[in-house]
Amino acid sequence: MNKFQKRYPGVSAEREIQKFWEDNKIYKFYLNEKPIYSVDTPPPTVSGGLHIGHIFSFAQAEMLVRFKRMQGYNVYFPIGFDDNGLATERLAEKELGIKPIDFERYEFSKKCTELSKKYENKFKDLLKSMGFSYDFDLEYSTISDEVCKISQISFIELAKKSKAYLKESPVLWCTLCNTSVAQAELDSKDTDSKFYYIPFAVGEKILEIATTRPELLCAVVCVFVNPKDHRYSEFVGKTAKIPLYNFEVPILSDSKVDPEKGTGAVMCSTFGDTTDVEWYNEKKLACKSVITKYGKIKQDVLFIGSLSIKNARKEIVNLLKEKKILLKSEDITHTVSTHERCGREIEIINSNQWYIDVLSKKDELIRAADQTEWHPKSMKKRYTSWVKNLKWDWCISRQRYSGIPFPVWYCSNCYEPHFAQKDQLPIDPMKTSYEHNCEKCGNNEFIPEKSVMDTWATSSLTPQINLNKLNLINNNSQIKNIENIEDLEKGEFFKKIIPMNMRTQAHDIIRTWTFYTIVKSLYHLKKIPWKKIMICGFVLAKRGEKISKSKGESKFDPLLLIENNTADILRYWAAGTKLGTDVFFDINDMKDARRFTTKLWNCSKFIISHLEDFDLSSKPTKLKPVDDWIINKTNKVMLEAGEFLENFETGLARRVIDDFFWKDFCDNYIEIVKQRLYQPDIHGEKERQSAQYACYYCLINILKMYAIYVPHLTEYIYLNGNLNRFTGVQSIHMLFWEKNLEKNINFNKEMILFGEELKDSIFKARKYRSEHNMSMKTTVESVSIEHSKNLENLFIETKKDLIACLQSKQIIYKLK
RNA sequence: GGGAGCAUAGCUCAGCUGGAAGAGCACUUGCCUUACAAGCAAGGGGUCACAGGUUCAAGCCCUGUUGUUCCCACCA
Repeated sequence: MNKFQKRYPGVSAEREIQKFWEDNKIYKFYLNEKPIYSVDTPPPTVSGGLHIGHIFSFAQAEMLVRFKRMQGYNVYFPIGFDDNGLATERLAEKELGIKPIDFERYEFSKKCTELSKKYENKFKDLLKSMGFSYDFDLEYSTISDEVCKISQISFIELAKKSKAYLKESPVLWCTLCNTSVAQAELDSKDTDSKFYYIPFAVGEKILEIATTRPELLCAVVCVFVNPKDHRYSEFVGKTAKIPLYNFEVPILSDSKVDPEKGTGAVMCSTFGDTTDVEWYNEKKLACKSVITKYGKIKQDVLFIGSLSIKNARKEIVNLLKEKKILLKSEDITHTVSTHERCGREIEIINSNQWYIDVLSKKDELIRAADQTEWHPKSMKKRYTSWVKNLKWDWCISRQRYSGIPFPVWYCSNCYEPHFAQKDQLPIDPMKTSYEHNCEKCGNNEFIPEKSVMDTWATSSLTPQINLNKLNLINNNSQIKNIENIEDLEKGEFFKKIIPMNMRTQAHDIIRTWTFYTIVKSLYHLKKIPWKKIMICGFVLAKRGEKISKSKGESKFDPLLLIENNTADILRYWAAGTKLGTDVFFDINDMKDARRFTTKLWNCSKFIISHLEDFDLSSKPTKLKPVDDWIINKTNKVMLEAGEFLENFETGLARRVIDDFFWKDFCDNYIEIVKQRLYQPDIHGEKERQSAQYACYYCLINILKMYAIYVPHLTEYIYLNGNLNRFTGVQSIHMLFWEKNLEKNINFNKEMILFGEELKDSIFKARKYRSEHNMSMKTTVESVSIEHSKNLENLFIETKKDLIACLQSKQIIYKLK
């Protein structure tokens, strides 16, 4: 046995332990072992570093995985990396100093992929430094060929079922990133703006309208008033003349107009906001596109051609002022939608995009939420209210570079889309040309689709990606060349891992990852792909501020935090809250965790030093009552903690364990049996062995319980203390909480009661000492102890222990 | 504006289906008791946001109010 150092070596011990796990493949997933517990984990976006928020939510999930593993499950716990999309492009632009415009798409994309590999290795190192027990052999990357293939198959299938469709229509657009975006990628920010009051001539009369976007006067297609607004009823059906531009537009009525807002008369342009889009669709209005995808006014527009939107607004306001048309302007603050990646205000422009139908399936998508168990329950509401409020189908095409290509070409004559053959996948239509004639017009020239897919269109397939991975690892040739998503279901693993036992993630990606996965899964599998979903909270730096969005905050750098504290301390801290609640990061909170690790180290050191001459065969048939009590209490705590863990409550479980470990075991039990362990000459050898057995039993189970929280420390103790000589098992992490899944541990209620009374009497004796400023060492003449009648025998048998623990010459028992 | 969560000791929080207010930190006092002074023992701190209601009994259930955080909407 190695000697236990005075202090736990911390970071160096963690590295040593991590190597031990890796060398011995402690967390390997075995294809053919039963029963499987499968976990759908979030592939982090490769856009720089992982932050403490990832660590926090990943750690909570990982603890539960460890719990399941220690219940005897063969846990499927993969890690993936989401290494395509805008985030990755930004990283490449920043780090490599390149611009996508200077490259062919696939060349730029290749550079992104190369760079993301470098970061993935960093990520992996960090995840390993945290002691996360992924089976790294199951790793996937969303840009890899195998995943690309699945994503393209999914797309083609949905397109053929008309669930995915191509449409020219208004779309949310980022003029900085030059791409369409989906509703889920919107942020909002409060902006100072102005309401401009402008007169529209209607015959001899004037209709006043108020607008924040006077630059869109040239794009006005009609004016709306509320049908119940009598001020304006005479105007309905007439036409209004647009100032400056002098063209006429019809005046219509619609109940969406709020008579209280502005003047109660609205100009509808294409497109100033989402209401314009709704009117455009409902009333079949004309479309006057004036904004380009680069955020400029089109060249041929009078007065403001080629100007940026902001400058165009200034120019129009100046013109209105010059010509004394502007009636007044009013300062207001309003909320505008922005692109979450860059903060630029979102425009709506008309363009050709691929969508996945979600709006027509709202009810089904909402009902689907009932097919899985939400932890915590309230998170389900977030999902359903998101679905309820959706206004746009899911736009999945992005006019970007790094991403999965659409396997589509368009006929250069009639623009009919033609899909790749399934055996061609994965394919990039910009590198491979379409070899057939147009089915519609016979033409043989084709234009490849240049857009790439929204990265969520791929990461929403993680259940299928995982299933595919397993099929490939299992080398099943029958399903190696999948042609449909259904083909994945033919493999033996479909029934084994789908629906997956749980999905884990933080709550910030409910509207994206959760939602999109459910969409895809309903279309492909016709059901939700997980039995349970566990949704963690987020780490916040200050009120309302997510750490992920604050750049360069080195105090939140997980690597430094590990270096300065140890991974176990971070992990222990991460298990400090109720599931789903956000925490503010405070470095002082590490102190608690550090205290704990020291305590566990010292306690184990003490116990193990008393087990040197112990082996399980020397366990006496009858244990002393105190030993019996602590064993029963250990069992009780394991049951209670296990129940919390079944509900994904790592924090509440830890609290129960902490309380037991610190109070019952260390402060009471060890103090009681100390002398029995040290001095068999006073207490007897059998009595010492009884204590040794209880100490062993509790220690091993305490280590087991804490193994999910502080896996390095517990393993280090286990190995250094040679505890495997009792268990015959290589690693603490290969032990089970219970002998097997069916056999529940149990505890004796009477022994628990005995323990409570015993603790109470010790407390009273200690209080006496404290009140009289007596040292614990000072021997007293006698201590009188009250106990219940039915516990009499247990107390009598415990007399020697109490004499030792309370430093009293004699103990006098009294009935309560 | 709609929805959800939270409101308990100075601070951070726990209190499961209602049955004599809890933990850690901080504070006070005492103790170098052969695992641990990064420790141990003991102690002082609370109208459980507010107002009603149900009940023999409410921190917990119901109604309302206030404050706070988050999600969503709000671009005329």
